[in-house]
Amino acid sequence: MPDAVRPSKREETRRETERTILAAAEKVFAEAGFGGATMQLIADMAGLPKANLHYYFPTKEALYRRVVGEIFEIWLQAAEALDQAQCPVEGIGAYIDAKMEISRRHPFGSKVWASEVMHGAPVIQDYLESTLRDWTEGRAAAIRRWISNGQMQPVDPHHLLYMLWATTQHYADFGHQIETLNGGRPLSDEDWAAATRSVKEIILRGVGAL
Amino acid sequence: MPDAVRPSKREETRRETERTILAAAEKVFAEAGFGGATMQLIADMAGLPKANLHYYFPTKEALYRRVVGEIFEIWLQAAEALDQAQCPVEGIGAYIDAKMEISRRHPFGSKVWASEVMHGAPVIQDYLESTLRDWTEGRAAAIRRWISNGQMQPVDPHHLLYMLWATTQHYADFGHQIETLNGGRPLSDEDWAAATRSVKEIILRGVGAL
DNA sequence: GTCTATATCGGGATAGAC
DNA sequence: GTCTATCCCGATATAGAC
Repeated sequence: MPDAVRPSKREETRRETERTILAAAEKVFAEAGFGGATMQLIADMAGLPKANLHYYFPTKEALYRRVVGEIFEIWLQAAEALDQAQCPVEGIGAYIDAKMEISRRHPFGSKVWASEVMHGAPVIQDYLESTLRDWTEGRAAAIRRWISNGQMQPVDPHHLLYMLWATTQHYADFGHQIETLNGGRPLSDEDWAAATRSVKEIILRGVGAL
Repeated sequence: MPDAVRPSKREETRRETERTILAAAEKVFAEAGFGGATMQLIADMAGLPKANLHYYFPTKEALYRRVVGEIFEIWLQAAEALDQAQCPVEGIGAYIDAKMEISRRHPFGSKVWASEVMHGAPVIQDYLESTLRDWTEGRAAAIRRWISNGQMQPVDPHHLLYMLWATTQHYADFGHQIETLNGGRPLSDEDWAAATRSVKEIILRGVGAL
């Protein structure tokens, strides 16, 4: 029974089609919102007939749930940057690096998440109350430890975390506005590097870690 | 002709009905997005039959445009806080105060704006390219002046402005997430004061103005 | 598993009485 | 100026052939 060891050809194509659909859905949900997105648009972008989407995902909402869940997982992994550090300069700096990179690589996912939260998190409220709450308390504890050790000023850990989320995600969520103010051109490699440097510099000096 | 001097009774009621519709629309657009909002929902919330909305605003999009324009105006007025100051502590501090107060008083408008920009600003792109661009350049010049005067560190003015927008608007746009992490309770007066203090402290120290 | 054709419903917009 | 009834389109979801 090789199926248990290695995915069969059938399962492989299934995964591939699923990835195609999810990528298309992420983009369309980000650009049009849940209400504005249509299964037809997603199907067109994925190069599939509309009926196939319903074969892979029973409803529009089920497809949306999967898209939101994926960006959440990506963000949780960025937490490791914070955890494995001994000082705020290294920990917060690496976290900003990681979050900025995610904003650049996954702008659609970031927007879908933002939209979901703005609408009151109807689909992922359970994540907020369990996983995110635990995550936040853990990081807040780490920050308090740095403060106790005299490695940074006594700032409120929660508000610091909100600032980290806000500033980094802003480059994804408000990317269109930033691009417009950049003369209509997308940020270059150097622009992204400068943005990351600015954010790190202001925040690290702001918490008294520099 | 008193009509030219003082609004007639007819015009007064018209204004009042318009305000009622706009307030309801702001809330519904914020909570459901443009695509998810329905004229029926807005009408119910305003306590009016659906047809009346179309009497006051020809289309759903026209109504939406008005809502987006209003929050933009409010934000532009907050700019005065920045302009009338002689030093960054006063100017940036007052701007943060003003923006945080707006996040608290107009969370729906902030969300509608965020949603609009995230979707590529299909309706207010002209504002971004004219008014907002001019506004931004003006404020950036003021910041450069403070830097030249040695009143703060040489940070990139644009990235500083993005950080100011991101951090302050986050309390409106992601208010639901913050509330959830606050134990499900809305921020109290003291919570808002503490948030504003944190933001000001970190950013002002971060730019070397303290 | 894939696609075409279609049922069904909900929402924007309007006609026309009052 | 206000409201009821209705038109009409577009979107989700499905039936059923291949």
